Amino acid sequence: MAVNILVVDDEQSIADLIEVYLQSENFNVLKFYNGHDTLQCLEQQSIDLAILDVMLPDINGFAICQQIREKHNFPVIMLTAKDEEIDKITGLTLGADDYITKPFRPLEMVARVKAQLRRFTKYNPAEPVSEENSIVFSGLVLNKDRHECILNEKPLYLTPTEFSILWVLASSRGRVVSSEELYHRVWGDKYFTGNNNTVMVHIRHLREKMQDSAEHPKYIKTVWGVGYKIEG
Amino acid sequence: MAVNILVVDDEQSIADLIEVYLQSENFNVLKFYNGHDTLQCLEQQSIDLAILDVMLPDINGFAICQQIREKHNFPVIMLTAKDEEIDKITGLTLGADDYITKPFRPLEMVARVKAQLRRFTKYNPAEPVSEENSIVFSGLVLNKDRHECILNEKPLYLTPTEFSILWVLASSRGRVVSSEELYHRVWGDKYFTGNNNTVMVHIRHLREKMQDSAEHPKYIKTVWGVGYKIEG
DNA sequence: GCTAATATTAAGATAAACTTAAGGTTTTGA
DNA sequence: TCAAAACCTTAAGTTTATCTTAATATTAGC
Repeated sequence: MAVNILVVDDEQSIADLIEVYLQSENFNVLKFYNGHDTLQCLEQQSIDLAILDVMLPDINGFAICQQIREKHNFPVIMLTAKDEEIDKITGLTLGADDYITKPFRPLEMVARVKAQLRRFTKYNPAEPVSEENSIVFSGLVLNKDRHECILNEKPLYLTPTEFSILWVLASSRGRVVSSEELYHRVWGDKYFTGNNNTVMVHIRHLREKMQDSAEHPKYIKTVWGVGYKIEG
Repeated sequence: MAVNILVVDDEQSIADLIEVYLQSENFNVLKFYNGHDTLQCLEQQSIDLAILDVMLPDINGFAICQQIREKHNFPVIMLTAKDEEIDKITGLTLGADDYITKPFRPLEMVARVKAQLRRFTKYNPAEPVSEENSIVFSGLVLNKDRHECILNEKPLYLTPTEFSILWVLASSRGRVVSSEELYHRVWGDKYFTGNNNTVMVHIRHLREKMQDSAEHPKYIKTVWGVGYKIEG
């Protein structure tokens, strides 16, 4: 079953970013950079969910949202810059089902999209523990939907960021993942400043919770000068 | 699938160097020495990634980067001299996806290029162990993604520089590689001072880890007056 | 045996990674 | 709505791994 998601943002790079993340979850993405084209698309295409930026060059995102509400029946998620606090409330009262502030995090964004789709029942909420959403190997069980991590039968209570990092490492296991790549894939943010050891601190916390030492790690190995990896 | 990479640097020798490394990975390189020609090319060619030097004779690299951001959608990597620290931040906020400081190391440069391409095409870069990324022959297994070296079933823990040297030797096996060439290809630095036995010291360490003596080497052979080689 | 090229070794310099703690932000729950 | 808790980020100091240099030893070829 193809799920069509409408993505509208005048910042092309952001629209592209969203597209990449959604496509990786096998969603079908329809991408537009202005209000006019979006409205035209709405006439022709069958849409399952829309992600709308509030600030568009021609038509306000709220206006599009209202038009969707009048003629269609699918969830709408509004995108707003972090400090457009007022828009949050306005957007929600005007009928948006959820809002996401920029910059957003890939996993969170995808999770919210899925949550909305589930709410509208087009997307089967009783998702089986499928290959896609979980990683199982050598004592480690990760489930993306449940945000759950089990290590050797024991549950680990990971924070969202920790979970994301472990997920990326585990899904790329066998390969070395650099700090930069980890940062990109977890934070979804292309502005990596470099003098930032945030990733490192989270790795430290992960190792602590996994009872993994930095010296002789069983799970997260440091590859000097390159990055971190989990053996395949 | 042909991947077109735009390389812009007014120092022709550096542009050439980058070209060589990228071509060896089967990328298609479009090379320019000034901003004007670059912009012209952008109109006509379909580009997958750009590497831009910040300092160009006519147009600033950032300006080109911004133009790319406006009209196109592909990753941009900025090249900066080591001490242009400010430019790092400026460049990134102006929309570059990554930056590389000169002098750079070939393997690292290529790895970053690939990382960006991955980010822009497929979200999950769990690249299979492909021919390109690994060398396998007579007991020796090298894998670039995993940064892994296995010799007769046993893993060797090589430092980044050691790995690079072994990779260059192994990928040119059967041929003698001079110290100078090794230095160029590993450090990417065209200024080889000569009174520098760094390569030699690393070779020594490699031999130690490989349990290879200098007198009767099984792997890294010394060709007197010429360089080193690994038998084909 | 002499010379030049290569090897070895060890120490100093550099760079990367680790740890800790403090401060800031967000989330949670009464 | 507010305070507490949880979480995230930053920064500074520490440790460790790696790289380079330099001094000395060895080897190959003449």
